[in-house]
Amino acid sequence: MPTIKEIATLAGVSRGTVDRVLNKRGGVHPDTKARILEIAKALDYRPNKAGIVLSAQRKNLKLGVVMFGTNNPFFDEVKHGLKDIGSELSCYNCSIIIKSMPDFNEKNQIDAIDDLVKDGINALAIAPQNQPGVVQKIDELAAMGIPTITFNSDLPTSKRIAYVGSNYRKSGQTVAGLMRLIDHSGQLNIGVIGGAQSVLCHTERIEGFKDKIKDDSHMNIIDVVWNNDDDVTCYKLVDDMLKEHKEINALYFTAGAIAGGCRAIIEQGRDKDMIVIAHDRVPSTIEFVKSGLIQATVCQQPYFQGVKPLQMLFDYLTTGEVLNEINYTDIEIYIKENID
Amino acid sequence: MPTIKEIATLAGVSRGTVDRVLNKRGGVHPDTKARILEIAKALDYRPNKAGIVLSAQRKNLKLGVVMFGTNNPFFDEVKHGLKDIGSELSCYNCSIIIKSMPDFNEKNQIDAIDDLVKDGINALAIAPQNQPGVVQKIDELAAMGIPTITFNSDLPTSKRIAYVGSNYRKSGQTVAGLMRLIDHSGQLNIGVIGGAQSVLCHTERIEGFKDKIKDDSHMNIIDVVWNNDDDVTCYKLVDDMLKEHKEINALYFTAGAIAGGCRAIIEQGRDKDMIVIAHDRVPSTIEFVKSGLIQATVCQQPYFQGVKPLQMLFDYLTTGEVLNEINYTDIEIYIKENID
DNA sequence: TTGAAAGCGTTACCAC
DNA sequence: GTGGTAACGCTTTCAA
Repeated sequence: MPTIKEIATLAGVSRGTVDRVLNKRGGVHPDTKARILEIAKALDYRPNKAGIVLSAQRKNLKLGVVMFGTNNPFFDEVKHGLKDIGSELSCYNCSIIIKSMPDFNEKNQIDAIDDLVKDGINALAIAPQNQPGVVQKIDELAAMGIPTITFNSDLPTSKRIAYVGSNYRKSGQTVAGLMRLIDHSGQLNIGVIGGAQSVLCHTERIEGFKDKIKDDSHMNIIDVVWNNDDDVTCYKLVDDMLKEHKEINALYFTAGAIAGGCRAIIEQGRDKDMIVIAHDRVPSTIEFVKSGLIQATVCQQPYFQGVKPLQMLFDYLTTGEVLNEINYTDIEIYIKENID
Repeated sequence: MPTIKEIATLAGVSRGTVDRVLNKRGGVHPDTKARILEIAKALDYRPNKAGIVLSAQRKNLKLGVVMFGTNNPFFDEVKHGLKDIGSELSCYNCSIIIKSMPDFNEKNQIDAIDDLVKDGINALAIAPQNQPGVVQKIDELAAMGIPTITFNSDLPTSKRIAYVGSNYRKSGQTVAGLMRLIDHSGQLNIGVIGGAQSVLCHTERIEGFKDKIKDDSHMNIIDVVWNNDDDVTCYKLVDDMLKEHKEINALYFTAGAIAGGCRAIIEQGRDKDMIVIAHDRVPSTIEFVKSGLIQATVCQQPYFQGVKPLQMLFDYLTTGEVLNEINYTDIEIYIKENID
């Protein structure tokens, strides 16, 4: 493996000069620069990550994390990932500051970002609200030289450098495909229980789902309701829905707080002849998949969503590595047999 | 983050002494040792990986890889992982030597291992034959101080330090669960097409499958045949099977070379009313999942199987990290909608 | 039993 | 524009 030292020797210059060229710091004579680049290419030079990281420790990097969902079990697994990567990065003198808030609220997120900037973060990972104020704030950070990666939910119009998370549309399509596979009635009348209409990922899943069934005369959506991630609301909605539409034989829970809905299904004695599909692997979905009430749950690698953004930011700040803009998580299907 | 230097200062000794204690090299006065350990614990000392790796480069590590399946598409993805981790490790002055052979053959594997030892490898990753000679060879290496990790298929009785691969039994159970979900006939008469009876993973999958359906009167295995991973054989077997057992309405392909079998299904006009489940995401399974002939394929993270063993061996040799003995891959379910 | 010093590859700073 | 040097944390070797 070629090193900077080697290149320097071959080019007849010092390591400092090679470093200036390779890291585009300028202030090098064009001829020298050309010579160095040529040699680097000929040797297929790739920087040594251990050396870079060791040297980067003196920068005392700080990474900020902003997420909603303090009381959302899905984020427990994300936090697990955050914890692990945080402990790894702490060995490199890089610390992580997490701001986590309970609800979907634009102002809280912006305040949290401002706090992090005051703390002196060098980069930001955020599970963002889909709100113009947040987009604007991310762009401000970009102007200040602070890169941002969105995770869990994307803001494609912002100046974020990358996204890590689910392809929600495809995820909804997968649910449609699963329902069709599982169906043995020949005619699926589907009730959809969303989370919040303002949350992009919930609506995107439903769009993907609709997209898939629109040419299939055997699958129809009878009703779409929104539980706002609240268990009591969910119970009431499903209870009403099943009473009003006796023909419903399949339910698609696109978001959290499903336990209430499942209770309604059981109370109406429909737990044996209803196809139910949900998302994510959280205590409630695990329980009902195991009991057989839910046949499958479609997941999005939450642990990975915690780890990857920070890993990418650290690499970006240290090695300057160019990274993929879109990093979709795998669409995982869990049934009773492989859920744990 | 505390460093060795810091501990040395606090203990009033040199860094070398601290290193000797921390890495159990011996030759340190018990009192000094106790003092150092105490301080390390109090500071929650964790070694800096970048420093370790940088220093380890002078060892010029060599990792050996032995695998069968040169002409098996499943291993293409494994090789992809090997290539990526190889390129990463090459930056750390660590090289990888791969010996890959076409067939299931004990002697070839042993010869390959011997070659690698002559090449001076420091550790071995092997997708092993389930043969006593291989076990013995692994134990020999262990005695020589060369650690081995098995992947794809395990040899639990050997002195290998870890295994990375599928839990085949659970994988077969998952297939049974999927079949039951997908079934809409109420009575599944199942034909099983295995690979080779001598290959543990194929038989294990079938065991798991049987295990799951044994209490289910709606699922019966009608026939089990072995295609020896050969396409022509597979065609013949399935063709015969479907002609002889008209009642068969589900097929479970537990191994490779399924294209011939699928052709037989189509030729007999059974591609619309047959439940078919296979393993792995290779060109043939992708094609038939997309066409709808195969409803689902159950996978085992082949890329990860290429990356993880070498990553673990490198970490083991450099940081001396204790590693998990059993590392099961995720059991991934792919259907038409999430297969690409 | 212990200390001192060199070396791994990179970056940053100061001097010229 | 360029060179020299110190620093990051760890391991290893040699000397005492």
